Amino acid sequence: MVRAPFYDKNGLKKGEWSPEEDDKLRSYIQRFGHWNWRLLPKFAGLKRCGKSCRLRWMNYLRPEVKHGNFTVEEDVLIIKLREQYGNRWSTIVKSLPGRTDNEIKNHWHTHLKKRTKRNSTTSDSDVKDNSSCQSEATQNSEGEAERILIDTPANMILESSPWSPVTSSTTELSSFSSGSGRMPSFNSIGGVEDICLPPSEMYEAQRSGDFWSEPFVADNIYDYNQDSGNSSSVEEGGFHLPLPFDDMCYEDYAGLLYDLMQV
DNA sequence: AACCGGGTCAACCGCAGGCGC
DNA sequence: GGCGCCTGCGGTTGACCCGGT
Repeated sequence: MVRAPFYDKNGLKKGEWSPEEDDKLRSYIQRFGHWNWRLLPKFAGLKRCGKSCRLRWMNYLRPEVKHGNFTVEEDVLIIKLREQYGNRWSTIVKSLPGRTDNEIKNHWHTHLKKRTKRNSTTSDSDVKDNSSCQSEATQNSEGEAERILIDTPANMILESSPWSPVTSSTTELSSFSSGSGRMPSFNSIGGVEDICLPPSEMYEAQRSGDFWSEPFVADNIYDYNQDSGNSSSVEEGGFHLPLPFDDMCYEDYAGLLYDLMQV
């Protein structure tokens, strides 16, 4: 699904990233940070342009990046925020920690755009039958998002929703990777590589529900490193669904979600 | 089984803004 | 103010996937 790897006229590699390249980039950034994207590939031993490295890191390798299906409340947020901000994905992504602008953009164009279009012409007939669990959850989530969307003012989602990522450490998230030169240097003392979950484990954690009950691990690690232990607790003002999403019947989940939005 | 076309998503490209000189 | 460099953003591309015929 990705461009096949090739070398351009300058000898720079383009296209799909290999696992070895990922390892190189990840370990370099975890060790030294991204102080200069243009020079980074040279020092990291990569035959890539800085732009490509940055994109790979931002959209895929960052420990806090979530991979996997969008949840109903994420869909709702995206739709509402897009109504509010238009195609300013970088603004929208601030309310969805762990997601990337690219991911949200793709999700919008492939799923939500046509949904909202259809929503304007048809009723909510496509969300009638949500009786089965899990496998249908992702299929129906967009329809459910639509239904919730209709009934819920944007400010309720943005400000009152207890699971809204807005309540979490959004700003710290962005500070982890933004701002060249301000990246903390990760050395062997409390080095991130000792604690930080690789993306595959993050994904597993997410699948098993741990991701949601212990969100933003890397984020807090960063806080810890930076603030000498004054890590901001994600529990404060936080909210945990009683069950991991994966274990819930979609109807139950959607019902719970809907109820919560009425609060 | 083979073909086709729409869907998906990682990666690319061009541009704009910020910043330092 | 002008220039160049760097970063980040948003639109687009292209290869693979998958269901339909």
